Amino acid sequence: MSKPPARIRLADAAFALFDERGYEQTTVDDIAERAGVGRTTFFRHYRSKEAVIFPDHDRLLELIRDRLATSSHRTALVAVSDAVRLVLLHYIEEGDLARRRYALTSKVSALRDREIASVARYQRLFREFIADWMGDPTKSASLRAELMAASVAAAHNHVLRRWLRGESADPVTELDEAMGEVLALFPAPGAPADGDGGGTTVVAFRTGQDLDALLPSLRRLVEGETGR
Amino acid sequence: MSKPPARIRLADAAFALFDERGYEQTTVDDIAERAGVGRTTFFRHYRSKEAVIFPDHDRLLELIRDRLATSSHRTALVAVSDAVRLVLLHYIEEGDLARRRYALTSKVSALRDREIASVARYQRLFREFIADWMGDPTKSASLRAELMAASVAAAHNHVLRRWLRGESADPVTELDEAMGEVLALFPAPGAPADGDGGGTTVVAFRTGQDLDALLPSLRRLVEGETGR
DNA sequence: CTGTAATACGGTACTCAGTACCGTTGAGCG
DNA sequence: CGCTCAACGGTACTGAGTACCGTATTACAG
Repeated sequence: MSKPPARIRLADAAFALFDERGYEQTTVDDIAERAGVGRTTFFRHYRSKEAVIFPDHDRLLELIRDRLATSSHRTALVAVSDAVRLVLLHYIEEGDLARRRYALTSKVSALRDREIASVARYQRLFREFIADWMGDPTKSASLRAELMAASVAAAHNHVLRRWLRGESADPVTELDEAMGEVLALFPAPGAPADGDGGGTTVVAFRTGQDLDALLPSLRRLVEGETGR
Repeated sequence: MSKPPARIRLADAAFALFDERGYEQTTVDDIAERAGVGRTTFFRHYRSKEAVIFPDHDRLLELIRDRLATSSHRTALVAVSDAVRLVLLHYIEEGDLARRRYALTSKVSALRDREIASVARYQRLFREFIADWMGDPTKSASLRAELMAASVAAAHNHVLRRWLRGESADPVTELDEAMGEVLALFPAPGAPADGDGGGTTVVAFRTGQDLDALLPSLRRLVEGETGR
């Protein structure tokens, strides 16, 4: 009968009690007691009662920062896409835990607010990165950076919530599609990949014709020539 | 020597103390004492310590809801613009108070989080309204509603913050410009711009091959078939 | 085996936000 | 004058979060 570490026991106890009695009706003492530890130990592992539900937003923020940092000017948009995918994958890896958290944040407004604040921090990273990428600190450029960051975050949240609700079987490709739609909203600035040295390139077009008519030819075009 | 009502004295005392000692270093007792009232009276006028800074978000929410409700299908976008302008005007009317609040939310993360949560509620109203307006509950339509709402909110925040920082002399027309830019991002669904009734379609791909090799074929593909 | 340093833990006591309840005051009004 | 109603003040409580102190366990050097 080897016990799991206190940190895990606390999280398990917290989620169980939140399910049974609700969030506000559960005190930190209750959680600590069920986990078989003292109250002090709870606060040693989690900074607050809310933090037991959102354990590693800080780590996730660092991941995003790192991914964005390792990108050249040319690959900026790829970095954004990758970083967003990173966040989604993080939630997916959590699996059922993420869904239980979603159920809680849907009911308890204090938790929903906290979640929103976390998302805003991601969005801020994206905004700063995009603004930096665009250079040009004019009024309209910074508005565009703001819009882009907001759209990127919104697209991610949209796909994430669909997956959390069980409405999406393949959230990763859904995210790619959504990101494509977002990037298509914003015409590429500067001189996008003029005489570039090759490598992966992101292309976006807007056209008036039907998607279904266009798709097969495009797929042939891309896949045929890359040999994938 | 007629005293202003307690509600005002409390707000004044709160802002003064927050400026002097900082937010966390000020207790509710301090505020009540400086205002010359009891602690109970503070909580009678403001639900929480934070609420003394954000007095009427609820009222503002109602204003938005009302403005959105009084609109036909045709005038939906106008209603959105109006509602957003309503929020901006509300802040402008507050004048210096809004700027002091901004100074506080810039320093104290707890207050910034609360502000963000409030904005999220506005955004939610817009998202629901836009989704409702578009009808069509398909995956891509609800994503578009989400993106639009996020962009609308982002545009508003952008202009508002510029004004709060004293970077904008005429925020109202700036907002109109920004809203115009936002709405330009999203082709009107009801009246397709092209003659083909199918609406504009946006496609994005990622490929490993060189952009220059891809561009001519793509251009032929798109332009050749649309006749543009 | 023994002293010691590091780590994790439990307990107590405190501050402060927020809630509940009760008694008091004062203004208006018959 | 007696009544009512609203605003207020005081007391007491719960619960989150912090600070501090003492203790058990482990590991490791001697």
